[in-house]
Amino acid sequence: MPLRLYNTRTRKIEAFQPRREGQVSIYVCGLTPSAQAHLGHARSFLFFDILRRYLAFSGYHVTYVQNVTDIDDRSIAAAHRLGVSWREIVAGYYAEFKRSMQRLGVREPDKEPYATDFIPQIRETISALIEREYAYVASDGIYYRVGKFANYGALSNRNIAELEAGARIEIDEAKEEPLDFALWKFAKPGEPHWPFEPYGDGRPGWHIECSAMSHALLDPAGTGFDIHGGGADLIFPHHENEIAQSEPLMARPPMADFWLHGGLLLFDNRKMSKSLGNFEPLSEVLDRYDPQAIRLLFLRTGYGKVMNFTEEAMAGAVATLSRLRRDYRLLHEAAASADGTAGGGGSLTERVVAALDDDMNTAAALREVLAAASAPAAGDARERLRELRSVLNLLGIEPDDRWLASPEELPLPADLAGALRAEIGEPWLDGIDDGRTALERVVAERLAARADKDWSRSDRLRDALARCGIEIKDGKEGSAWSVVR
RNA sequence: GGCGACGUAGCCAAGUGGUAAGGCAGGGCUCUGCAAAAGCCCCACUCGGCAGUUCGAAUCUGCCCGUCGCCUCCA
Repeated sequence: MPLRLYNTRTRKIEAFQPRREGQVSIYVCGLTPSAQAHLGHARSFLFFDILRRYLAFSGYHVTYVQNVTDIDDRSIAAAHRLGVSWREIVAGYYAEFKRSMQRLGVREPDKEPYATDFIPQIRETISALIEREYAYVASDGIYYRVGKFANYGALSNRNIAELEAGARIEIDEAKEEPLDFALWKFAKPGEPHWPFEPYGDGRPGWHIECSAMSHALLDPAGTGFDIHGGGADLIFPHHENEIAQSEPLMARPPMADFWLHGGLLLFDNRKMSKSLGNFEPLSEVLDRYDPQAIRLLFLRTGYGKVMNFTEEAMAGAVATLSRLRRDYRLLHEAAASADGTAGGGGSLTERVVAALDDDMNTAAALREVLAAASAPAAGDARERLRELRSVLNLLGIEPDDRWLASPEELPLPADLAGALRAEIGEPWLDGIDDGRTALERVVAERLAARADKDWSRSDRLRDALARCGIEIKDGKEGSAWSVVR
């Protein structure tokens, strides 16, 4: 059963077939780092990360390009506002984004082209469009002549008349038609600019960089590439415009066979976006929640569906993750003591593959993984572990040291001794700076209190420990403590 | 106004013709000084509403209602 994907271009689920045997070329619209990335970005890139992993797992050699639109009105405006250069703005936000992606386990793109590194190719593309009358020079820039491209609207399923009826487009006198969009904006005083003879210095408009860079990096022959992706909010106008810019210059359209779009993430039932400002920066969400839990959260919903983020749902994902870790650790322990009878295995992988073949149904795949991880010991533990690890890897979940550590072996919270001193404030903690020593001292104090049946003191100490990130479990033989993950 | 998606328990969500997965929250029990953790059990006679197709529908069709998105910068 081959991989089947929903193709925005045809509005159908189709069997995926790459153009070149064994190779897949993907272009995904990346970030415009003119503001902090938010959780919605994470959802989108997390999906393409899993798609990539799955294609590679299926034996394809994948070339994954994800651009950086490093020049746009917003970063210029932000630079003016903050009195720094636009390059600093972009570099800062992009570095933060990259760190977040790394924390989420999203693999680096094979190529990460910056728009401003492709100014020559952008100029070339614009010149070619002007030559063929798909573009014209106006007083404040160079525009794309939408009316000239017969297929305009095909991707997003709309027609020019409807779009004009929308009438939310500002009338710009410089343009021939309201739908025409800028390919090149002539520089105003104080704005960054690049030369473009004979038309005038300026900067690229949004959209053109993707046409120029996908052509340069994935499709020099002008015959198209395999997959073009991005968030659903890019379908119109961004991807529609990319097609309009690229296809008239191609030897053989379409620009890309498959157009894949990730569903938007809502927050408080509203779109999470820069302009609404109802988002928390991704980096802060990652501070609050385990990145692997966030990955699980997104895995549970179909990639193309609108999804609403809630703290409650997030708590559910956190619980799922800790159960998965425990199951994994138990399986790991069983595998270590197994005497190594050969096991068949393979069926979990088959079920996961079947799920992903069905338009990347990660929810079904995850369901299989969780069921297999928690299944009562059946078959060879080592084989099961090996398979579980492989399938987790496919979903981008990499068991690390913390997965194997029992809760007592996890690293202690930073400055635990100080925190405990502040919480408890009793003299016997004075001078103890080592977290572990302090912790053991508190546990011993509490045990003494319990022996005296001084329950209120015992509970007070337990609460203090809890506030410092240490959980106490009283058992038959003493009290065990564990670090709250 | 146009185009599109979605509407399944308090929350998230799977299921797309054969009689409602799972998780979280909640409740009960075991354990405990009390907890926590863990384990067991319970928790949608029903899938926004109304018609229709069918032996049979959450799943197909039509209409209606609602929410959200795109149509302007956006993953």
